[in-house]
Amino acid sequence: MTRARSYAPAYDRDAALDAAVTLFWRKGYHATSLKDLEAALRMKPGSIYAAFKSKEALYLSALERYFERNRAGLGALRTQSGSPLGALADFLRAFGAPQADAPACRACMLIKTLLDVTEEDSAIGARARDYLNRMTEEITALFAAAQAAGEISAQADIARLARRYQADMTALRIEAHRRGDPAQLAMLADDMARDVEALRQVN
Amino acid sequence: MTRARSYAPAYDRDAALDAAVTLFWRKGYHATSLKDLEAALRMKPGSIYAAFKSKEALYLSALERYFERNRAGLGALRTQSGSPLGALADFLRAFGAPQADAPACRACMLIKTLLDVTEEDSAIGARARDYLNRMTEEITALFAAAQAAGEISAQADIARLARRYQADMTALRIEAHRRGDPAQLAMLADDMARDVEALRQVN
DNA sequence: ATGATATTTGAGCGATCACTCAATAGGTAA
DNA sequence: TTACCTATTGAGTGATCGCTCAAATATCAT
Repeated sequence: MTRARSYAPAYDRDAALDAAVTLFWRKGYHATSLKDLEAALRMKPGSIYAAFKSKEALYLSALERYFERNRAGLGALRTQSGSPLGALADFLRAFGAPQADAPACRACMLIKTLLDVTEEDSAIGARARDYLNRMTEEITALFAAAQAAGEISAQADIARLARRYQADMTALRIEAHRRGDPAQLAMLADDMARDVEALRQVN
Repeated sequence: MTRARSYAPAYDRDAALDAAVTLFWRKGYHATSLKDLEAALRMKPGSIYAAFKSKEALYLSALERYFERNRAGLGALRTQSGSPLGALADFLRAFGAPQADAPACRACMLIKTLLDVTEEDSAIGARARDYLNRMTEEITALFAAAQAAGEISAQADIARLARRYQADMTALRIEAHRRGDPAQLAMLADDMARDVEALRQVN
């Protein structure tokens, strides 16, 4: 009789993957070396390959974790707020506020991946595109909720609004990465948020 | 008596730099190897280093060329059109239209650089930020022209409008890089262009 | 304890990295 | 032509790349 997993790995796969997300997010795929990963995950090369198979596979796992985390964050907007439209606007403003985290991690990792990847890393590029599409769907669902709540017109093209919203978010996070005047960043976020709120129809 | 440049280099420095722009734009700094550059510039490593000093210096030269080209393109909008505001709107729509060039070269190279670069390549990152700031100024000048022409309110905050415009352009070009439905891209560009045109004040 | 099995280690693999320099080729001036 | 100067070459530098695997170590059942 065979038995599954009687010997648990010593490393903390979850923590290691989190460390990989942080490192890859900050440095990007090509600029991150195995040496960097060994230090960040505190694992020797053999262990890394036993646990994650390859650098590319590890990146894909990290990207998946990043995506799931972001999707959950966006999904939370739908439940925690009575006003989906207000939640969308607030979400934008949050990215315009100064944050403590590393500045290199302000831009969306999916976008960074999309721009960093070449034809040779087509698997990574395809996955990033897929995740971005799923983010678009998530945002569309939020606009649909706003529509169902009567906040925006029943005739509104929610998919179109979602694409515009996602574009705004993309640009805003890149601006945050650019690190100019924080006040100007907040103003930009506010401009975008106001555009969202302007969709609210009078009852 | 000394004499400058009696022996002209055989290679075409201008053409080589153009090739470097194309290659770096497409693949990014870290993913581009000297081997790639040798093939693209059709120069041996020794010649590359004699002409451009180092890979980093070559990248900076390529980035400068890219920036000057884009700045000139934006500057041309100011002269060739009677309506600066209309030119800005059309410029957005142009990036939403399907183009023949390589899809990896749709996103702005300055933005790709900003996101690709790490702390170790701080010189490149600083230069990219500088060029982006100068692009902001260029766009601000266009809104100032629109204001001078009476197209937009004299009370409008042109710097703020410029930052929003630049954010839209950034996101639009990344969307073009993402390569979804061309029709949806055109719609996004149109949404952004309409926002610009909506600034037009009635006389 | 002991043996069996799973996990971790890290030296080291071939390949490729950015880069150098002595040698060669090619043009100019006398 | 000859002497001189510069541009070009490309094999080769040490370092680092992603990655492997035999050996050492840790954890189980008995």
